[in-house]
Amino acid sequence: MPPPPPPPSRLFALLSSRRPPPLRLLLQIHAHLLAAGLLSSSDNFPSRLAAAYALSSPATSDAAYALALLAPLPTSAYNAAIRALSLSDEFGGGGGVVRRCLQLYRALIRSGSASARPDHLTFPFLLKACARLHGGKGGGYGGEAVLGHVLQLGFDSDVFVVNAATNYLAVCGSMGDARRLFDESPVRDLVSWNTLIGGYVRRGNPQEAMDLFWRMVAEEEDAAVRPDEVTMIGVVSGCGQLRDLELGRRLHGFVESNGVRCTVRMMNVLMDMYVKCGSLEMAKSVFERIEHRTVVSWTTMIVGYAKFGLMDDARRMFDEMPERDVFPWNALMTGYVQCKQCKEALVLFHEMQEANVKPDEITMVNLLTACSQLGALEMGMWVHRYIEKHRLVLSVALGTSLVDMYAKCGNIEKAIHVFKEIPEKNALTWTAMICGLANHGHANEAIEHFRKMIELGQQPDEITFIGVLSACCHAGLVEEGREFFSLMDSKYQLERKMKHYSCMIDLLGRAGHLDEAEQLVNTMPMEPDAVVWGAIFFACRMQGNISLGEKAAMKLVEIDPSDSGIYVLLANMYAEANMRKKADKVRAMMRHLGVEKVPGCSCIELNGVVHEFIVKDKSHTDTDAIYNCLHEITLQIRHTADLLNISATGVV
DNA sequence: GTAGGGTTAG
Repeated sequence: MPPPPPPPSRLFALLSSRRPPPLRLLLQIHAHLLAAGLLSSSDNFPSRLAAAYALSSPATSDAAYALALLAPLPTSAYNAAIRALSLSDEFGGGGGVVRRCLQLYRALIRSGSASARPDHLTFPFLLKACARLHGGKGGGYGGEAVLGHVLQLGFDSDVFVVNAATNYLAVCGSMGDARRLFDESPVRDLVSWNTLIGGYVRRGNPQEAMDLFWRMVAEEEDAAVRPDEVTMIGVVSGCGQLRDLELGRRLHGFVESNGVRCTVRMMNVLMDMYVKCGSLEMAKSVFERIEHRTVVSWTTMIVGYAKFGLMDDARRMFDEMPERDVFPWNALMTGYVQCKQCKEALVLFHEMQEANVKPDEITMVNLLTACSQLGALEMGMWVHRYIEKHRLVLSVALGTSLVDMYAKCGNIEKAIHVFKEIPEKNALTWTAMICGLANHGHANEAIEHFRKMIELGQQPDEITFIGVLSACCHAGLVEEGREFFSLMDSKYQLERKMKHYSCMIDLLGRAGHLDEAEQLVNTMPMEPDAVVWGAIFFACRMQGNISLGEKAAMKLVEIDPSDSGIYVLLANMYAEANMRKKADKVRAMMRHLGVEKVPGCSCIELNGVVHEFIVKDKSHTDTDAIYNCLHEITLQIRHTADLLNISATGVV
């Protein structure tokens, strides 16, 4: 005797569990339901079964086959299956889930029976699935055809369908299309407004979101739409992007005087807005008024303190919070890196590993930035191996960080190698490569990369131009330098910053075009900084232009009176020009003013340990060996300089 | 049944 079939309640429970049963078990359940006559469209079973089938197998063909066994299915079953898929957390894995949704949808259309055609519930689920995929990675597809069907089947007057379509367009298509749908739609409700406002904020157009919000407030009476907390979360977030504290206070006031629900999310976004607008005090006071703080609340405060350089407070927040996911770890680490406390960032990473928190892409990017700043090549290579071992996707951000790390840590070959392996490079990736090449003296390669980048249609920005200009500077390519400097303004409408001017002035000065350099100093739109005057001074000293050199030196003293270096250099310039008296006078002035040289500091990494050195440092255990080596290098440089007949002063 | 927040490279 075969065992008796399980009771329907047991079957229902099996089908309703969050994790669907495996396909083999599903087929058995299916057979039991058929035998018990429980699959007519008036039962709940077809929907449950369809949803379970849709979720059961990652192999699309299996699920499709199993679903075909169920036909004819009522629309509600298809809807349930699409809904289950659109909510499933398998979305990280790519397009499989959406493909299955679209397959179900096609099966529904093809079934051709009167009881099974897409209805007002089908499209919201389906469009949500399409939009969610695009929000992840891999590009949205299929949504456009679905939108066509919406119009064909006359669902463009169903407010739920229209809202879902608006959201789909806002996420996957153009905001213009989403706006047109909104403007031309005969039906509109609070969700319609919120969808469009949220869309503008997400796509980085907060001004448009604000305009829409004020229109909404003005139309409130006849349109019967009152801004709710979803509206306000959108506009307050947009206000954070605008960095407009005054507006932020107004919106906060609006929230409090219009009975908008102060949920934790509302409070969190208010805090975030205040942090972005520069009022840590206001953020703190909002934080203190939150009753049930979430990880986001704490993390936002960490970000806030870190932004103001208050790393001790950030750390205190971090230590005080009751539970942590990867976000607060990343936020604190980002803070350390941005405040140049890179050693602390590395220490934090070790703590993170001890706490068994799985690092993600952001963690790796932070680690690599820390390594770049410390010149910690070995640690950087360890991170690279970690990425490969754990098969983290070599995203643009991660790849760019690797290129930057290798370039800044001195291994330009490896930087080039990684650069070639990044499948999708963006402007930042190209910029990192160009700057790396320039800093390693590969001027022509840097310029070639720049031209290639333009050819591929990538937009260079200010940093890219710092790269090419410094390449020209290193190689003395005056003509190219002039070309890029003018291109920046004429073709790319990029604002030329101090760094660009100092690069250009240095280039002109070194190449002997001191007049042109001086003219550029006189016409630059900002007050020249120490680097500019330093470049002028250097050129003057090289070419024996004492009067301009004196002027540059005076400016340098003015900018930083405590910097003793310039007095020394000025004295040297006089000495080289055989102006003994003036040289002595400067030295006397130095003694009189009591200016002392501030010790410079540099660090180097060896076997994963970072060593710091200051001038004349004798504290290291291997100090004798280090100084012997330094002496050797100095001799070699002098020797090479003699052979090439150039001056080695200032090199050592 | 539709909409909403925080960490992110040069």
